[in-house]
Amino acid sequence: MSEVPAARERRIAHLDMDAFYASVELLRYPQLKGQPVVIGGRRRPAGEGNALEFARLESYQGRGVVTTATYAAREFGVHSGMGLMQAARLCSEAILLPADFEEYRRYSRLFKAAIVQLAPRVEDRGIDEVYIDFDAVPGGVELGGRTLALRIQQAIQATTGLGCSIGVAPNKVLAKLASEFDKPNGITVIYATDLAARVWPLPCRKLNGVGPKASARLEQLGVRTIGDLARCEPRWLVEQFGRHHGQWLHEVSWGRDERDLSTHSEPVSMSCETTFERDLHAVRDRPELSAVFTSLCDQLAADLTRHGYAGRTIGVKLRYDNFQSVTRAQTLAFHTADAAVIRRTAGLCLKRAPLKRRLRLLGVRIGGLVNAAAAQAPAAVQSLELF
DNA sequence: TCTGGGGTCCTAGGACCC
DNA sequence: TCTGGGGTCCTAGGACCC
Repeated sequence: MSEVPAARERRIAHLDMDAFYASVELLRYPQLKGQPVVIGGRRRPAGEGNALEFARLESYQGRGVVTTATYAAREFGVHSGMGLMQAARLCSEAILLPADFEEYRRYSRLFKAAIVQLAPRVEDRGIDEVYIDFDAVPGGVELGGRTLALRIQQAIQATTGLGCSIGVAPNKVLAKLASEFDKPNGITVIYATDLAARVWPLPCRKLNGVGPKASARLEQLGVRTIGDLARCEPRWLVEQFGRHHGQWLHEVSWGRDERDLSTHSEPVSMSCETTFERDLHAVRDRPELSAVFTSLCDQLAADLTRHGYAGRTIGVKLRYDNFQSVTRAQTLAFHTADAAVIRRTAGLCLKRAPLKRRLRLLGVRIGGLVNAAAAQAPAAVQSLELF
């Protein structure tokens, strides 16, 4: 047995499904394997078009974005978040499939169930990602976690037919980086001592929490890599990015992240929003807008009820034709999941927003969620307010 | 021919209370 | 007439993530 400097290190894994949505579609349509496939756009209404024929990306007209692309499509420069029109220019022969979130959620439950069989302490990070506590598994730290990672990978392949990549590290931020080192189907094990060799050369943008804005600002300041960041004076980072963010940037550049896994969470807010096929005007398109608004409120109320929540801060979100967004919100004295109450309150919010420009998006949001059972009946609270 | 939909968290300012 | 802090709640906007 060689010396094990990492014996006291935590062993946290980050698991990321490989091209998740696209891979689920390939299970359904194996004949598309190896071809450039792009998932995105609106769902084709039933009965429209030939169900036996795949739509070509080049024939797409509309405002959608790429949700995922197969590795074959990525080779053309297509990536998620890109407008479908732009993707069509890069790879016109790609097949376009509408997203089927119900199916993706089904596979999400399947692969997570397979993980929990082997490692019970898991943090959910969305439909295709989790953190896993390897310390909570007997023998989980063997070979730094490689043995368990391989077993998990094999179990997911066996139960779903899907591939994933896993990074194992002393903490979440490093594990998240490591899971990307060897995609697809990779396992990467790193220790704190690998920081300089494997982490410092990476661009700051790779850090989970450094987005386009922060990365551009860092670049402008001459800070390109995580190693550059580690050389910065913490005081200077705080001056540039504020106390919280500045300190955090310093910590993560030195591979430090003490956060524990969060194995249970309750939702804070829920929302429904939609981008119109064409921009709508508050006055000229009033009937259409009003119908969409009501249906968004109905959907939101249904979502709340289905999940057993009620909320008290109701708000609207508007995006104008120039892509600027505003929000307006109002907090009620009681919690509600009632479509009519939501519609009325959201309507008051809408009246406070500028409505001269045409709208490309309208959304309704509810926050301050509590379990519906804990929510007081609005009638009782309202009558109390009378006194 | 731009740029989806669902979220979380942070900040900053103002109201209001002690 | 002027002058304190501290704490909490609310709103609006923005960065970021999947």
